[in-house]
Amino acid sequence: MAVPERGPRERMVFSAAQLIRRDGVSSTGMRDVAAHARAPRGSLQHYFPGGKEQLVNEAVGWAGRYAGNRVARFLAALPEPTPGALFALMVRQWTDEYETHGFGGGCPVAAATVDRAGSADSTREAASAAFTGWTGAVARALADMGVPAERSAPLATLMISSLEGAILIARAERSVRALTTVARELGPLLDAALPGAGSGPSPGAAPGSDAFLLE
Amino acid sequence: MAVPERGPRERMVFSAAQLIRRDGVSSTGMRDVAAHARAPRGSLQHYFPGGKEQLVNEAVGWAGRYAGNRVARFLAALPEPTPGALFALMVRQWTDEYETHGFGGGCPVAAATVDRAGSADSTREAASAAFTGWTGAVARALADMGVPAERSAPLATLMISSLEGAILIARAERSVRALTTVARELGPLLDAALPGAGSGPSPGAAPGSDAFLLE
DNA sequence: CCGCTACTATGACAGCGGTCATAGACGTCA
DNA sequence: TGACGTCTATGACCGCTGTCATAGTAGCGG
Repeated sequence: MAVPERGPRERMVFSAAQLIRRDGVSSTGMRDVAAHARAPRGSLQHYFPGGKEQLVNEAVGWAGRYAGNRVARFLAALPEPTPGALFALMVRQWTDEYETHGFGGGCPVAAATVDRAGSADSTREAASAAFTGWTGAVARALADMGVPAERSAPLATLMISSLEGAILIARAERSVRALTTVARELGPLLDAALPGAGSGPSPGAAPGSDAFLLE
Repeated sequence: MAVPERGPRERMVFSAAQLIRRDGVSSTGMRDVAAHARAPRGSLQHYFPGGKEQLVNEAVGWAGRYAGNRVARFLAALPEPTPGALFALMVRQWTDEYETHGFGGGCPVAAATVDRAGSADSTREAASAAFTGWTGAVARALADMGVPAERSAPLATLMISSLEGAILIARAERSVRALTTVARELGPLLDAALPGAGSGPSPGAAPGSDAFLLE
């Protein structure tokens, strides 16, 4: 909500992402997008001559860029950045939304993947690019923290996989349990990838370091 | 494929799960389900008077039970079961499918969650129950291996979250990379939860134990 | 005022999808 | 045989959706 004061085109892309992440791609109609963006219906065919597929692809791309930028902002907000703390922030973004706005929405990239990966190849590629960009941003953040180069990309993939899966489970259960669980379980493992750490703290029983406990 | 020789009703539930995991819930038509199950169209309203919602819910329930039973079978197939080896098998089920049958399908429970969680509450509950049953089966398996009771459920949630997310990414990328990555990264952490393990092996560099290397 | 481009406004269309209504086939039991 | 319950068969309906066609408006340079 609070549609920003951008042009109608950008508003429609933004609204498409919003509606897709709530209802899925197939259940989101073009008319709904225009109405949600308070944009004239006639503008759809003007700005998106490629039809729904183009609109969906741009929405997915927008979401991917948003997620990537968000990682950079998270990194900047951390006083002393560690991988586990970054992951806790990524998870917290979702727990905060679910606790204040309800469990209405998921990840638009996941939605696009689930019901277009098998039918619209361009959308599948858009989703792939979104995941790649997001993973790259996380991997760069990890590398900045000192995680060895050959470990940063795999760990980024693990973080995003766990987050996406936990989002799914959280929506189904209408509970943030899965999200807080993965943050708590994965945090110690992630911090153990830092060069300073020996074999790392005993996982799941990190004493004193409660950066993984959201709330 | 190879629709088993059950009754038409069961065939339709099975076919619904197949089609949902490939195309999503909204893009799967009732007529498609009947055709795929080689069942008469008229039987739909006879066996599923609750309409599409009932059919989808039963398909989700079927998938949840299937996943749970599969865990038990995995456990039985392991000569010396460890959490990491179980996870490797769960992941391998998907890499095998993707490498031999292509990236056409995902998890039907995930598909149902993505595009019905916000509209059909009964379907959301069915998905929640499926996740709960599946997680319970994994948690019991972990407990049987000797994982402490209070750690088995959180670890099961972590395993399923990572798997679901990796499935999403794998489909988008048309590559099993994300799947093999989460198996390799998570394996050592999971095995470290066994009582025998001290602080566990240095994650990601477990020497000799290549149970996490699929292929 | 003309011409041009950018954008908006509607109505129509063709297709599909879930559901309903109705009726037929088939076996079983009285 | 006839009634009954189970299952199958099919056509119709209605609402929705993406898309197209057509026309209108606004602003602007000339």
